[in-house]
Amino acid sequence: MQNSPNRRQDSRSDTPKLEDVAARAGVSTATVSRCLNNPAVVSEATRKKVLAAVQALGYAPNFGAQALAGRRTNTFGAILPTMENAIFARGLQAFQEELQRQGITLLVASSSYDPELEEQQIHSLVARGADALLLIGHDRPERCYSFLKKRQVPYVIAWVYDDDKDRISIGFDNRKAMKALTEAVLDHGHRRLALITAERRGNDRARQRSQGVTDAMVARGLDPESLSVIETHYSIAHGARALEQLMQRTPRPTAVLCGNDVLAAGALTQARRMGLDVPGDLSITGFDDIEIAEIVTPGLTTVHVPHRNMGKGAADLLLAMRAGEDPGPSVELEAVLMLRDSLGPAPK
Amino acid sequence: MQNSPNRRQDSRSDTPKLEDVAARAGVSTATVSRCLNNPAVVSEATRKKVLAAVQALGYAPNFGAQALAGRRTNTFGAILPTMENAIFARGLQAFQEELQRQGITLLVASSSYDPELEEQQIHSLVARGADALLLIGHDRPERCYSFLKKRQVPYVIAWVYDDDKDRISIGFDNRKAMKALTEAVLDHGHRRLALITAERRGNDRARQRSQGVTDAMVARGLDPESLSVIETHYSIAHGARALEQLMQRTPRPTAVLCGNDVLAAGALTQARRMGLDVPGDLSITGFDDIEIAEIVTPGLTTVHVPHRNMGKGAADLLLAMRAGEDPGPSVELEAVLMLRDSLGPAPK
DNA sequence: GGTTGCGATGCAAGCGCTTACATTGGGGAG
DNA sequence: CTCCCCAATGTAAGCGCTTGCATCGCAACC
Repeated sequence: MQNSPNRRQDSRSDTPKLEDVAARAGVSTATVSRCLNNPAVVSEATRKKVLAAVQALGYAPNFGAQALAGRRTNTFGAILPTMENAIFARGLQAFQEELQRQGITLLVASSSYDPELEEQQIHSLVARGADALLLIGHDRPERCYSFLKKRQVPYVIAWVYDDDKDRISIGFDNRKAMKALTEAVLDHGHRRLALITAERRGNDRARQRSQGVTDAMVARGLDPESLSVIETHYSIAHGARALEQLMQRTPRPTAVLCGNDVLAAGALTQARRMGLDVPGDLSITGFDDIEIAEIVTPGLTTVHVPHRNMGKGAADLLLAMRAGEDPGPSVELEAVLMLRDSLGPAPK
Repeated sequence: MQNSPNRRQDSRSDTPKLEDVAARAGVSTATVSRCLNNPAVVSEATRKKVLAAVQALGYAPNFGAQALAGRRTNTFGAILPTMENAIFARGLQAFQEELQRQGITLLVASSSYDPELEEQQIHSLVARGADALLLIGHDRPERCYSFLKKRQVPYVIAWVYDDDKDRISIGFDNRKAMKALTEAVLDHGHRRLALITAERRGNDRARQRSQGVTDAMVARGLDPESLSVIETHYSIAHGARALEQLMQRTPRPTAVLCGNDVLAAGALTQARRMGLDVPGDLSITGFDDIEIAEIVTPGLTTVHVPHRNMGKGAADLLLAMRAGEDPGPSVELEAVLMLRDSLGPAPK
């Protein structure tokens, strides 16, 4: 119906280009480009002229052109299982801050704990030119790794630590940490334990935490078969429902270990709703030590995870890899026990 | 030390290009391009050949090249004040889902409620080629709007509704909603009210909600000066601290209105900590109706905000604008009162 | 049988940048 | 005073895709 169709259209858009800057500064486009990307090789005087012109024109490089010509986007990608709760928020924030410091933009995608979706996101981020990728955990089809290798996109696996894999990872030992927490629970005299875990399929962190629990039980001579387990989604509501179910089983557990703080918060709420005293009647523990763990009543005994260090460390590794440097071996960080009031002695 | 330097390097990278697909399918690159972007104009037979070649080669278009040649990135941007809590999460999710359906990728940035940072993010997203932008609230320097206009980047303002602005917005009337909530509180017999609000500078939603409270008071013949106000950051911890301070003032309020659910959750926790009975001794209300509002004990009386409809609606508006169509006028959605147990009759 | 019209395709010109390579001009060494 | 070297700059060839325009057949029509 109208004259011309869509798009930022008509004549030359108002956006200045490198050429305009060059003309105004009386130099070639090459010099302007260098001045912006590698100032060291340009003389002081020229640099000043150019920067003035950039200012005056309000020039900003065209992303597409830059990506095309430079074969690099200065964009890193991160694929998280979820953004619905704060589990990955702090780590991601630190990752982001470090990248920003290096002039790199972060592209975030969330896979909703769905392996297929995650694979799709990997492709999508690579297609959008991500120079490097942050991935959570090892569990994904081998073809994802070969794809990244073929495309020569560096990546790092975070939130876990494994030196036995040939992929480089940065994180902590989920199994060991959960074992330590479980031992603390056992030290309080608890013998009837329960575990509320996230779905373990496709989630190596959940699996390892779960194994940590049985490790501790075995180490103390308890039958791991006696562990009452519920596998559910990560959410407050699911945590609550899980606790409700657990408390209907016989024998009733005296301590409920949760795969993360969100589940624990739900369990705690539900316990209160059921008139149970925590930790008098029942002890509850979490994992992650996110903000909510301090806020709830009683304070949640949990495992403090090195969120920020993982984020920053992952950024550093990826930057090194992109630069073609040797990133060194995988990095193990400490996860430390946070003892708060939700864990108490086993009831008589 | 090594041979060649960095980058996805050496010889031709393994990534197939349009040309390769064209060669394999025995057609020109133009045809392949059309086949991918505008299948309708290509014959059935050719399309099949081309798609087969695409499959076989695992071809994916190069983002930079596409952006450069097409002058469009199929990327929309969203700048939120925060991602630390769930306030915007549901709306963003809906926005994202709708865009994905249209083959558009979402770029998210968070401004931490900092106007300067927000301005920077606007520039950054535009520089990265965002075809359109989702912004929260009206409060920002005029130059942001003129910049977007000059660059011809369509945008929509969400989480608020104003038909008096010439910018198009989609949301609800914050002032009216808060007025209604306050009236409900007054209906319960409360006369000594307090308000915990987010910083109102640069945050029109907070300002309007605050005005809604005084509107209601004035309408009922109360002196708005009697409203006890604390302005603080959005966080559970700050909400708790604010309540603590409020309860030290004289006269003590019998009802505390919070600018959002996060503050309210903090206030609720603190009240419990101080041994106050909610709603027996004190009523507390929130705003937003995020998940936490249902979970806390007692359930939080709050205002349910049309998160998902705002997100989806914003996506539709932006898509229309990008296509050069008339998006129509601003959209007003309903925000409805959610009465739960945290609001009770005023103590005698 | 010669036109005409139109759907399907090919041709080739960019899109705005980066960078290998060529060029230039001084300063220092001989 | 030359010559050489190197720092500073310019030249121009793409990067991989989209799209306006030209071309080509072929069916329908006179």
